[in-house]
Amino acid sequence: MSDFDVFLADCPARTTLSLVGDSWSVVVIVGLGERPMRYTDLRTRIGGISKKMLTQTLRRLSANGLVSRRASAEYCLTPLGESLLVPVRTLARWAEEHTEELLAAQDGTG
Amino acid sequence: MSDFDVFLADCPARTTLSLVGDSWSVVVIVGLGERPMRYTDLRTRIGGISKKMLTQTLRRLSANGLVSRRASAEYCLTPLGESLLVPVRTLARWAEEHTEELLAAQDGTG
DNA sequence: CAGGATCCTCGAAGATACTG
DNA sequence: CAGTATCTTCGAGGATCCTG
Repeated sequence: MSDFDVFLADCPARTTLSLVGDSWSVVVIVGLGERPMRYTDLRTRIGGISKKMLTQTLRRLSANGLVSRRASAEYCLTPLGESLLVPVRTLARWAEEHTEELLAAQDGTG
Repeated sequence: MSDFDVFLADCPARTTLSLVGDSWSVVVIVGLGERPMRYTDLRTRIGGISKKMLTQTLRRLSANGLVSRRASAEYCLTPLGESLLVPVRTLARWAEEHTEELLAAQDGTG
């Protein structure tokens, strides 16, 4: 038994992860990790996200205490949200560093 | 400009992330991170994944050089896959540590 | 045992139009 | 500007049956 049973079968962590697993959640969190932003700024900054999806994602993140809304519809990360930024950035860095390897694997052994 | 533009708009990293963003990919990687496993073992270990999804996920991960298949359908992580294990475990740990906070936020401010 | 093929459902997500 | 509401499409993914 490893200590990563946390991920397998029916466990709260897997449920929790489904929150972040959402692609849009990740970009929103990274976006707001850069700086607090207003709705439209965020939407422009992210690019390719519909109003519906942005609203929806922000609501879900708010409902889970990761994002909070300030005056004039400016959104920012909560302390909890900022703590999430750490692992998410780790993942981002990995993606950045290994994109070429993935591409190489794709046309090679893929 | 932060260095996390990597995540925003149309960038390779976001594409790369979509590979891992998949919920099943994460659990498969964590599962194989524990130890190499055969198809059925892995399926039992994960729990709640259909044969279709497991096959599909394993193929995609293989096609991207994250997983390799050995004799008798035993699957294991490649070095690239193992490198991904690092950020994924960071995320797993976060999920583990903050599940209660998320739940608290849900029935409180949610 | 380890899949492949097929059918079907259900929800994610875009498009569009409207509102305070 | 910052959403809300509705309609619709599209594909992820489960169920089931078949195969080497």
